[in-house]
Amino acid sequence: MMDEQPRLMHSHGVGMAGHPGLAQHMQDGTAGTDGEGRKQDIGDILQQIMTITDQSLDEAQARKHALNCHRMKPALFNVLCEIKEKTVLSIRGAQEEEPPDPQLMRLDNMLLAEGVAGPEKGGGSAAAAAAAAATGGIGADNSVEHTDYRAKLSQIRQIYHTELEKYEQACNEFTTHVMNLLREQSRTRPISPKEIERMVSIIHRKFSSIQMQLKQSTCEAVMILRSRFLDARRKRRNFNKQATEILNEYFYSHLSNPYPSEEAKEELAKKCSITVSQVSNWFGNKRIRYKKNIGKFQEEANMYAARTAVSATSVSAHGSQANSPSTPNSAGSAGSFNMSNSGDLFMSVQSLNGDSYQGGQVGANIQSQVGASPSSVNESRHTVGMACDTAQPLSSPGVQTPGIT
DNA sequence: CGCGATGATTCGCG
DNA sequence: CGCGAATCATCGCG
Repeated sequence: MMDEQPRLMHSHGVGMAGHPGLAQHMQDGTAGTDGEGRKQDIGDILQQIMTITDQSLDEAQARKHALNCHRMKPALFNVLCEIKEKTVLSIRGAQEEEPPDPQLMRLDNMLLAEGVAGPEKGGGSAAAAAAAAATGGIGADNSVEHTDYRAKLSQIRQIYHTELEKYEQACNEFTTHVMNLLREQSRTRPISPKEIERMVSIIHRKFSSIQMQLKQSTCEAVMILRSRFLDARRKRRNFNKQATEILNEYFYSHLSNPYPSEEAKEELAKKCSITVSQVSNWFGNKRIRYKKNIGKFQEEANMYAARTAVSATSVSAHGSQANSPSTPNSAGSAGSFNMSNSGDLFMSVQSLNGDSYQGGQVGANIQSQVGASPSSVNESRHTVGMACDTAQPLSSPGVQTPGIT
């Protein structure tokens, strides 16, 4: 890339040096017409040109100026033009329009996705911190990690941007420098605008390849950060007890249809200080694990049933439902999600005696419901456990709970 | 350390 | 895209 230009110049040099004949030639060719003076003159000039790079800068500058003003300059310039015309074609041929680098695109996209590139969201980490504070102590642990992640990310981002800016600035400086150089050189050698354009693009390409290295390492840094922090999803923390209780409460009170809507998920997420997708994960895991071994969950099922029953009775202790198993949930569906009915609470309550096997179950629920006092909860739970044990053979090991898809 | 619990991820399906 | 299912990876307890 960059070496194209040196090669260009070099090839000229070689062209001249490689044809020691040129100087000789001219000397010989002009022999006899104007005498030794002129021959010597040309020889001197060529000599000066060939050795100009060996001289000190000031000296070379002076010599250059002298040459520029030399009367032979136009002639030499023409010679160079001719040479150029021949070489420039081959150079042109070698020059290709570069396609946009897919690798670079990939990196760019990733940086954009990670929020490293793209518009500065200055208040980002602050907002995250505020959010963390707003969620209260419950999610503090998680949120702290998150803000930590954000902080590191923004650090990377800052470094990335300053470096990028530096590179861009250097690139511009270098470009203008080279263009000035070329402009100046164009007085002594033919330089087409096309050529300048080419040089600029070469420079840009070079710098963009440097930028790509920057982007590459930035990506790597982000990946590492990710694996250390965000991938703490792998290095998971259990949800705190309160969150688990909220989730379980919902699950068991919607046992007949434990599929929270998007809104419900959002609300649960808010209540538990976790994300919606975590809620989804939780319900996904819960459903499958519950279904896989209902017996194992019976105890907690009835516990939550009892709990909701307690709240239900305390809230609506009005007469009507003294003995009807008002825990709609577990009673109605102890073994299976979506029974034929739509599974909303009262529906399943009504239909509870309609289907399937849980005669003992109902009794158990009634017990647990009756046993509202904390002291008796244990007992009721126990009996429930027994009941579920008897029910278990029906539904647990082989699993296929009736009515589940 | 082993083992079950549990949150997260992946894959295939409709 | 949401779900079920299988699987991974870590946690927490004895």
